[in-house]
Amino acid sequence: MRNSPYSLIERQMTNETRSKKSVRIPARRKAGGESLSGRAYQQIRDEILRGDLSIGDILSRRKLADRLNMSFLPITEALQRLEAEGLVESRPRIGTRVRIPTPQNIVDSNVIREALESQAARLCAQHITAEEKKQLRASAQHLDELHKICALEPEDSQFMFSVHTYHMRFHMRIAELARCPGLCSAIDKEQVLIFNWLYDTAAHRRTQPQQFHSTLADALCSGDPLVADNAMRTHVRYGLEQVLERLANFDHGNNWRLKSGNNQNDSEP
Amino acid sequence: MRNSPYSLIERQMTNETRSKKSVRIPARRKAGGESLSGRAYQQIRDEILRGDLSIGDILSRRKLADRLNMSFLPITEALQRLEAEGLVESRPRIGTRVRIPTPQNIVDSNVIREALESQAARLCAQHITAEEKKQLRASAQHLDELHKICALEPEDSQFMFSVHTYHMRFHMRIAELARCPGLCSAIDKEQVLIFNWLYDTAAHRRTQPQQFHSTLADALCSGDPLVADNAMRTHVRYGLEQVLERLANFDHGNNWRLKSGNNQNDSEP
DNA sequence: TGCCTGCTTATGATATATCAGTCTATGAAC
DNA sequence: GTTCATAGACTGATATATCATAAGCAGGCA
Repeated sequence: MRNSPYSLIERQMTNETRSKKSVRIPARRKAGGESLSGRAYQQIRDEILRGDLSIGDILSRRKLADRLNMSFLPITEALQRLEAEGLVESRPRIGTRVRIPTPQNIVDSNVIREALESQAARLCAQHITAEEKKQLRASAQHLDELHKICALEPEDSQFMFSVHTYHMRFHMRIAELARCPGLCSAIDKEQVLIFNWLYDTAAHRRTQPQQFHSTLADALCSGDPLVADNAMRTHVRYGLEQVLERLANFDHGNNWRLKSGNNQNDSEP
Repeated sequence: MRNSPYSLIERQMTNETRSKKSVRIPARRKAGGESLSGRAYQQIRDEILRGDLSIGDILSRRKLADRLNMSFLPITEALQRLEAEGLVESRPRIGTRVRIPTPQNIVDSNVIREALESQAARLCAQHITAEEKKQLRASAQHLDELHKICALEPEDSQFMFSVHTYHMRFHMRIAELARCPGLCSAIDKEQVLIFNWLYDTAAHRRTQPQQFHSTLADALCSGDPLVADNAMRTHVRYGLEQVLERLANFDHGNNWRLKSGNNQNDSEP
């Protein structure tokens, strides 16, 4: 979503010329801003989604508190929210890390996504207007073209990321057309998970059926909820295997403490 | 809303002969027990589900901390979890109350429930064994009989609660038969079933079609995912309107502070 | 060499104190 | 009687300190 990792943090740090163990000035809420825990949540979430923190990375509440210049109570709340959403996992008195999903988790998420998005497809097919049909078809066609380009240039990860973002927005657009806010947010939550897990694999998965999304758009515009439902199920099921393969490489063991790729702090005495 | 409110709480209080403002002995974790915040979460959740705390009731962190004999940090965490799950709602520096869902919320929940449970129905129909079919049919028949009794004796709220618990377990059983843990917890988390209990009691919904659940069980045992899907959708959609009517009576205004039915503390100096 | 044992360290969990925002009621001014 | 300002009380938000526990590690022993 962005290019320079930790840009915000570094800027903030130089702002204060923070040496080591300097007395922290409590960063109380700037009038008009949101809560500290809210900011922490946003920041950590962004870093995970951007890939600055990758799957399995350790999240120490104290180090995060130091980095974000607040006490670790807001951090705790932020991590709890992220845990509730499934982005991180923590074990009491051991640690917190970016969640490493099991193959079962991936399959389950896909099942849930299929349920939610096929429901959205049904409602979308029922409620979509002529004008919206046109927009949706255009968007689908654009998306198919983008994917065609992806197949040719698998190197540009920045471009890949933006395509994925566009892809997510396409699906969210369908959810919006269902006219059901709750369904939208449910799909969003599930997509964030899958998207994050999928992100690493994105660079490798290239091939998609011709007119992959245009076909889906046609079904959604058909006016028949069952046709739309079926098309969406087919769409969602595609490409699950690659994600599973990629995740098989991960060690699901108990290396919770500092050992594994811990890259979040900058303490060299 | 129920007959014996706060039975649990009163028992706990007499246990300690707590006078007023007595010095609280910190209730650190008993070895082997779960965390304090976990217990607080369970307790508050139970009270909401049982109806001891009804929709719109105010939840003061300090009073809860006093009642449950812990500081209000664990309480805060518990309320945050409950808020994430949608059982309570809070506004910064104003208060927390048991969530009053809008009609839109109800409709949305029903849409999501339909999506998840019809998916469960599909998978259940695919994976169910002969032995499980027998159990499921028996369970459905029992449930239908229980509901028949409910129609005759609409007064016994204790009995009503147990019937609803059985009803929830029936639906959760279907989710289990889908062999998809994530789907199970998603359905559980959605709280739709649970809220349904609240709404149902509130709406005094009694009548159900003859063989309501047996019909569903038959569809699930048919082996055809589409038949099961359709049956579940029909089942879930039933009776949404009465709930909406009931909720229309609720004031969605901003009476957050003590004014409205606040009955959780017992301080009369 | 391999296994066990105690110490050290880091972690999350919790308690306590304080801060800052918001509502409500009271009372003065008109 | 009505309106508006203000004080008080209560709320959640945050900071800080302490605690119990789990993991890692070094050293002793076999």
